[in-house]
Amino acid sequence: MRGNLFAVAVNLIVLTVRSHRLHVLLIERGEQPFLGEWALPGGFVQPDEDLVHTGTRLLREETGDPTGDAVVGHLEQLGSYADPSRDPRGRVLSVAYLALVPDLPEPTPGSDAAASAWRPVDEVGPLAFDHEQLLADGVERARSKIEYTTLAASFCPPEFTVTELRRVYEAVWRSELDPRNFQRKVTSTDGFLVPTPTLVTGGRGRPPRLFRRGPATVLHPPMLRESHRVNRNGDAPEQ
Amino acid sequence: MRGNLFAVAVNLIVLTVRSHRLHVLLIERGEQPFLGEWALPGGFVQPDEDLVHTGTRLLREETGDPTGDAVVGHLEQLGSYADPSRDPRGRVLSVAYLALVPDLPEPTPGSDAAASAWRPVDEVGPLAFDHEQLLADGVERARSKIEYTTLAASFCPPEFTVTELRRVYEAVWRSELDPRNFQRKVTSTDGFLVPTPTLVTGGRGRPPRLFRRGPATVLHPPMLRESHRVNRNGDAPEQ
DNA sequence: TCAAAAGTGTTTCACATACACCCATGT
DNA sequence: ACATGGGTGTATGTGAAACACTTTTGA
Repeated sequence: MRGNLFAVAVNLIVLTVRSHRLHVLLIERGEQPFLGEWALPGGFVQPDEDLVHTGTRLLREETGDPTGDAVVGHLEQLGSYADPSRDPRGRVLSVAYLALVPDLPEPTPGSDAAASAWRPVDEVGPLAFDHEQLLADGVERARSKIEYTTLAASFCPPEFTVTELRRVYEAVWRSELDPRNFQRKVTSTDGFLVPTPTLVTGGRGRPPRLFRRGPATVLHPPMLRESHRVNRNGDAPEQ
Repeated sequence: MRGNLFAVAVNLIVLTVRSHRLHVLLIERGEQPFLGEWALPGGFVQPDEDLVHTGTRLLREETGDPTGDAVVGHLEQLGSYADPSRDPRGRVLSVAYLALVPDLPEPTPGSDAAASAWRPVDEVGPLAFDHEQLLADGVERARSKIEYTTLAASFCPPEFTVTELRRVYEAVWRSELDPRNFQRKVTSTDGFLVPTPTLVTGGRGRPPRLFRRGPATVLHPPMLRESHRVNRNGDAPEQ
């Protein structure tokens, strides 16, 4: 068997929405290399562990939720990164996993972390390794996937209002959506939202209804970030 | 550094369209394990090689195009597979790359292959390792990406007709598209197709115009596989 | 002259946008 | 009463679907 050997790590891009802004879970490294610097949480794949198993194990560790019951969110593989110079210790391939979770309590640092915290994705400074690239790719994946899937609900608690769901879209896309058209769009898409009998009182205006996630996973037609009329095709229009 | 070590391979899902059907490039293994069985082409990542470099190197080797000039197609990372039992030799992580290429001449087998051939994707039998899974994931990625990108043109030669492009969509999606609406759609999307002065004579009807790829990479709005009216949301509609 | 394939015009319908308007609550 | 946010109704525009029709070639 030719080829040299790699250590294989899994890194998590754990995204959530807190106070109307998209946040990512970061740790302060407690070991070399990059000791004291901020990084994405992660760890090595153990013997007899599959990648997705490593991902869920790390997600439970870093969110401080050993049973996994509280994290009802979404976990998917994002991609692998193996630039020969990405880790000073040697050849390390990192498989990035993207996690979308509801707003959780403050995280408890994992074993190799000095501290951990939620940080707004547009205020993240330099990160260890190539983790800025991983984070950028993860945010981009999240932004595009909520267009044509129902994954935005993964950022919400089990029961939520239409406005809470709209705040998720607005936070991830950093854009404003018309509340009235959004309401009609999500409530008229079969299988997206299941109404509950509960109305939330205590707020200022008319009490909103609570919804649960429905069985639908894709959105046809997709949710649109903005008008179709802008030319997103990049360069000079032809003819 | 905890965690055990992996061999890291890159496997290619090379797709093309031949005689109106989607084909994949397969090799007959010339080494153990799985000697004599069909598999996806691949090879190990060499020292100081990045993943995408391994992918392009292998693509040139397997297509018999050492300069890479003929393969003007598309190469992107699909995902990584690392089930502990996927390779009897031990712990091997495979990074799958998806390649979309124009119809090429018959391939020349790479170093570790006894033979290689283009096979229709819906007539592929059992494959070595977990390569059936890789192939299914690659075909699914190709099917969805040509909806909202201009990547279908990667299956075409540098100059092609609108009908040739439509045959690509029909082969990948195994569906029929209205030639007249397709024509208007692709020619009116800014930056997708650039007309050339050339008309192709020799066919039976009115000579079609040749086009080249334009600078556009995304399709807004997307190409639709079939009518919007069918409910693709899966399960029982709510409320 | 006819068949065949390329390409255009037109009607209809789905749905996004924009926004007027009503509903139900806290203060 | 009134402000505030939830939710519905409706006019307008864009683009997909369906298909009649014209154009341009080979046989």
